[in-house]
Amino acid sequence: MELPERKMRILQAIIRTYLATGEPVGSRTISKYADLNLSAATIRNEMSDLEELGLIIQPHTSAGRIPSDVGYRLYVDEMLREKEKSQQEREGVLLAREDRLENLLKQVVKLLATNTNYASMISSPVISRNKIKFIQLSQVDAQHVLAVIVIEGNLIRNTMIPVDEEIDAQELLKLNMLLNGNLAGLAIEQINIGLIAAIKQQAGVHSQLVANVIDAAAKAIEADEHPEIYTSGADNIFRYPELADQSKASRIIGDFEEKQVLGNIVRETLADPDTEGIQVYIGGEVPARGQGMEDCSVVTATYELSEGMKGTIGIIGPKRMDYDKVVDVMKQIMTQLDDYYKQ
Amino acid sequence: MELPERKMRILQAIIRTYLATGEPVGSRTISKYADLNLSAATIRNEMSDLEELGLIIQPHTSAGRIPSDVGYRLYVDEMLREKEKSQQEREGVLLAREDRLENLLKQVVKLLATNTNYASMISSPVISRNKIKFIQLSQVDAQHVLAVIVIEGNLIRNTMIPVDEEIDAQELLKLNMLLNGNLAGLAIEQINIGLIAAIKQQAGVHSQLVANVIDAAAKAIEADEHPEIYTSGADNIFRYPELADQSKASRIIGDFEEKQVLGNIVRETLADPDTEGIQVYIGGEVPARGQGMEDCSVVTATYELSEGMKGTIGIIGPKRMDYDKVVDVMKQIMTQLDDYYKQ
DNA sequence: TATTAGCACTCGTCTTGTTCGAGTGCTAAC
DNA sequence: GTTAGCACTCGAACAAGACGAGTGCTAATA
Repeated sequence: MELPERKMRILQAIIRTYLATGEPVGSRTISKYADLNLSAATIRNEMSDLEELGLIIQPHTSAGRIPSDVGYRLYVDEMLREKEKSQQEREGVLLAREDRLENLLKQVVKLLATNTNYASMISSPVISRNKIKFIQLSQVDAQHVLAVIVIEGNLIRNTMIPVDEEIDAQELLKLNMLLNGNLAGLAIEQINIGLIAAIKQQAGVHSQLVANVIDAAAKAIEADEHPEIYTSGADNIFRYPELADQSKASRIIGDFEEKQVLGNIVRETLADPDTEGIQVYIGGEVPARGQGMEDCSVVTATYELSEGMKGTIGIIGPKRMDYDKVVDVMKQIMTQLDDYYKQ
Repeated sequence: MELPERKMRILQAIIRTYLATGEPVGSRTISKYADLNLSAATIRNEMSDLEELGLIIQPHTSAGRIPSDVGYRLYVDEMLREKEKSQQEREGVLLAREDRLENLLKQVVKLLATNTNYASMISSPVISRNKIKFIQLSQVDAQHVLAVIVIEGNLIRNTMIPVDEEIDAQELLKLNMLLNGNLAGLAIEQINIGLIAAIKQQAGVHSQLVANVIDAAAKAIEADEHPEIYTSGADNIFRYPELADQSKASRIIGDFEEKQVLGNIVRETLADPDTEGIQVYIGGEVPARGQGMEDCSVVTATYELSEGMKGTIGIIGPKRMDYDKVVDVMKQIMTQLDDYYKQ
């Protein structure tokens, strides 16, 4: 949609004012905007047009206007286009080193929340390239064999497998060699029934154990399809009266804790192939069926911690969120995450 | 505090009614209680006494009475004493088998929340007896050795240790034997500097690697001092008008997500040595400095998943929570968790 | 002496009516 | 095309009054 210059500027003025105050804005308020120099009456006429175009809404007859979802959309797209051009890098948040991934993610999500004053989330990175790198069986005690599976990217999964009787050390060594020889370097899709049957046959008496290990490996890799999601600053929604009333807040908090909905958003963000940068979902656009998100906007971004380890960060706030600032903060965090292991 | 029979029954009637309605209860309401058979006027006199004793409070002159924290305390203690006697086991919730501890905990906390309609939490079990059971080093690739440490209770920790050059398979076998021979069966406190020095000496060129492994083992065990906390049903607080207003809800949600406060409660519960059963904190008694918990009651219980693996489950709700039901549900869950690995 | 009926009084809640003002659309003048 | 002026709309805020649940006190009753 292309909008005449002046209408666009009036729309921007309306939205900016509304972002700041959260109250419907009237024609007189806009007419005071220095760089427009138009009377309230003129503004009124333009506003009337903008309403007809579906960009702004009048909550009731004698109130000012508020932006519609479509209006926000136009505004946000324009802003992103501007940002693309300017490309200024602001120094701001700084990540401290963490030796555990979990703690890094928790740190990031907290930073997001405190810097933006919106509810924030981060998903643990999902491994898109999931080859098995290494398998190791060890006899832990008489009843248990420990299977350690290392996936490409040095992700480690363990499973305890119950066994009937202790396995001879020499046997175990053979099994380890068998498994590594046949499976190392393979992606999970490449492990077909024929291969499994062949390995089982070679394993002889221990075929059941081997089956269990392969099963565990498959499950381990699959588990990463459901990334962990960390959240922070859910209580920030109470800063915004339009979300703070009981029923809305309740649903948002519920969604936020349940993580089902957040999972959908993460999946959506990662699934979109051309998502290099930042994605903005406004109101009804949020990929969450029904529920409490239709009064929110969600801004997401994809980070790549290291080769093939992609995750999502997200901000959830009112539709009148400070998109400008949010996008800035997210870009900063993204850049830092992308460089995290390269330093 | 000992209370005359009749006063106690009136107090109980007041509290029960208030638990159900959440509104101040008047003398006439109580006089209709069949098993008391007293007129409103008599009740009024008794209520006046109860107020003087600090057990109930009048929010304003022409309102009914609501229980004070002390009143609740008396009521809860009495209820727990009753329960002790009757000891009836009700069948109810049933835990499904889960192969991953994390999923089990998530299942439990969700069950708690849906069965009680209060916000719930569960802490992962803390290992009190933390002996090393088994250590395994494996060469994963040229730059990395994987150390797997199994702690008593079959808890598994992994650490990737960077190395300068590949280690010969025979060498690695020797190191494994060295580590297991010296460390298996020891608790972390038993591993002193002398022992470490001795092992390092035997490790020869690989002394640095060995030092790293021991370090990782220590860290792994230590990490369990900060148990993971899972929550569910935070949105349930909106069911109770006395907690649902903006400022209170905001603080409670904040505390709930931050997990700092919940961690304190968990620590408090586990620290109390004579806590065999269930603990109830009412209002100001909640072990959380300041914050939003002073309008809540917290009921906690300690479970023991298997020998020495103790964790805490907790319910957070309004002071007028259905203590009776909550205690029942918690007892059921506790029993099932205690038996979980015995079946 | 313990209990109860009766009554005046209190005080928060709900309802209703009124005012106020921000904002609009329309018309006519510039 | 822009602007000033004006009548109109409608929610928010406020005040007054009715209502009623609940109390404390007193006097009568068992």
